[in-house]
Amino acid sequence: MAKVTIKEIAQRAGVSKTAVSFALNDPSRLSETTLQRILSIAEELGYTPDPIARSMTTKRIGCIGLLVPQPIPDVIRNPFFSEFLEGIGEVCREAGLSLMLVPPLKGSMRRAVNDAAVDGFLTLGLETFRGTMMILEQRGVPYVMVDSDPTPDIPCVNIDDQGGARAAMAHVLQAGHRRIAILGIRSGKQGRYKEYAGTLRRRMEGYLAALNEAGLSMHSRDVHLVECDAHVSGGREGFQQLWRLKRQPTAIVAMSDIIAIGAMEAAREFDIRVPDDVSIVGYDDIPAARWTQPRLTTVHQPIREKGKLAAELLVKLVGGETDNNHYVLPTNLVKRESVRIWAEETTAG
Amino acid sequence: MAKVTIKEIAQRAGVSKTAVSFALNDPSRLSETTLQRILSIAEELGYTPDPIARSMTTKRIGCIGLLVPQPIPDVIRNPFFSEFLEGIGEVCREAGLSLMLVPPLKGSMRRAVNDAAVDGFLTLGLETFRGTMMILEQRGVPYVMVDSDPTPDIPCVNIDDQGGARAAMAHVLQAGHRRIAILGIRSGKQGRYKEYAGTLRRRMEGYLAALNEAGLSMHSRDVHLVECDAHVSGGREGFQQLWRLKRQPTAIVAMSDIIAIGAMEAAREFDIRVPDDVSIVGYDDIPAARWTQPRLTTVHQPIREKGKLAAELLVKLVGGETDNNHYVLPTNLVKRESVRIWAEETTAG
DNA sequence: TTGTACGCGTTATCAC
DNA sequence: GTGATAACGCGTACAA
Repeated sequence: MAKVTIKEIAQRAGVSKTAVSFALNDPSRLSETTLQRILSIAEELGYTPDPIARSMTTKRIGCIGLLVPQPIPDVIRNPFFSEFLEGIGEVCREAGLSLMLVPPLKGSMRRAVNDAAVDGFLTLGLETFRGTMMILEQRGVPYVMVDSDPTPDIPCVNIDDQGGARAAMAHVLQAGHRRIAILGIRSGKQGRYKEYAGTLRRRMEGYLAALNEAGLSMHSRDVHLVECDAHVSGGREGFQQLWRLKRQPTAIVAMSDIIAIGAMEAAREFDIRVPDDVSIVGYDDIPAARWTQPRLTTVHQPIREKGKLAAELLVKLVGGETDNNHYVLPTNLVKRESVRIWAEETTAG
Repeated sequence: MAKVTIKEIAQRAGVSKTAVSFALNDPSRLSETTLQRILSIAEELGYTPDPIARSMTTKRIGCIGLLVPQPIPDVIRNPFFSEFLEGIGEVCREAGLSLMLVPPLKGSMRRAVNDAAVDGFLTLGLETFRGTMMILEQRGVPYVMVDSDPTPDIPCVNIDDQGGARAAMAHVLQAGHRRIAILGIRSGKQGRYKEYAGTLRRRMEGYLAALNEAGLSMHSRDVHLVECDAHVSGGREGFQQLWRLKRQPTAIVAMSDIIAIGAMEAAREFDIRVPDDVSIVGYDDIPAARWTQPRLTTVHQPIREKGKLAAELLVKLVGGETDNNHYVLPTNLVKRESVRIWAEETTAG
């Protein structure tokens, strides 16, 4: 248990620390006899180099960090996150890297960024990204931002949030629904959607664009926005809140599949049938969207590819290459069975 | 971008590195004037201490590692893993730690363990745990083993795998089923279940015990074992393989919910109804087991609590405490609607 | 072929 | 009270 160091081996072998280091990392630089003597002593003592001390000089720690805006339990509860990790994991496997989940430490993003022993950061869905960007710049390691507001000279990976949201809302409107509830993702803005940033802002813009085309807006009598935590319970609570309304919605448009699934669970408990009594649309197209009954109509985004692309980008940056491109991956509506078609409107265009 | 070091600040302030370090970590040891001079220079230069260099002396890096036996994409595809992470994450939040996912690096567990800059390891479901244990011992950091074979003097967290498996199998047998297929988790043993270790061995023992009570065994004509990868596709493939049998099973007992869900997906595509045409039982009781149609009968295990307990244990060990206890958490069968009751046998006892 | 010195932040130890 | 010196651990450019 008492750590064996390179120094101890050097002393026992009667050589310098350098010789021991060469024996382990660049054996050709030593004579055969010296090499063998050092190696056998290292073996005998069960020597393991300290990874931290090693990376002092190599400037590489073999790990990338994923900076998340909330504590780990909160983000992992959304299956979206798992699939995103899967994409990152593919790159890690190929590049021989580990992955660190870096949540705010005691609420502080600065401490999180400064303390993480990683070669670079991926950021996911940072809302207050300005401050965090400055911290990352100070830290001096490369980083790639995912699901934030695109920023010049910073590599970013995003999806067409707005187009997907617009398609989702247009779909329920075309199906004849006019009493619409949006189950948003909790933002800290208490529903003041005009202050939204990043993914939330773009999705909201998409919803609004489709509503406007149908002559509706957020001020319409039967259009509501309720913010939910992005997990099953959040969706349940959101649904319960909606069902306390005097005029209940006929269609629920959720900003996240997991929220939609929570809403479906709550509906089942209330004996409210989907889609007969209420229609539901999600966002993300996580695998579980195909497991529900009925299967969930939702906006597909290439989650895994997004993670993979971002991680590949970061690995390049860590390797010294430069790539400040902004990537925007496509989204598309996947029509399944959770939306009831009341009336097929004539489609303009 | 050119990293600012403590040395540079010391030079500009005309003091030693020690003074700078004190200014940042133990301000009371400096005079007010010196303190302010150093602090303002550090601020001006945007100094950020290198976390690696810092942990050289502190011997703490603020991160625990989760050692997994497969590449990240393979483990994250099982929602079981997410829930386990959730439990660990709770401890990380409270203790202010990050979490590193440490897969085998280029296939080598040794490199993975030796290169990871963490204060301690959690291991999950290691099959060949002997070799890995030796590597961990050499590495000299504390570790806690989850879902392995209990080993004296090593802190271990497990569940009652055998009891749960036995209950699952007994349930389908009591329901009258006699043509049974087990969808196991791929082991590298090609179905040679007698060579199983850890979780796999214990679950298999549970299945066998229940089979034996019903006068069946793995040699019975209509009892089959098929190994699957632990994700949806694995379950699908397992089901397809079973349905090529001349005498198809009436009940499928899966070692993992995600495999059971994959089997249900494949059944739906074949227009085979669950539970009318085939019954399915899972293991784990992941949240998605309640989303399927029909909802999945399965063995509940306290996944999140398991992760939390293991992480708490590790945090204690990292903090210098000693606890070599072995913990075994309970399992219980959750009867939902995926098993068809053919004939209610008289229950003995 | 092998040794010396340096980099990085913290802290035990020592000097005034 | 105030602050400097040296050591920790490894890899590597450079010197010998």
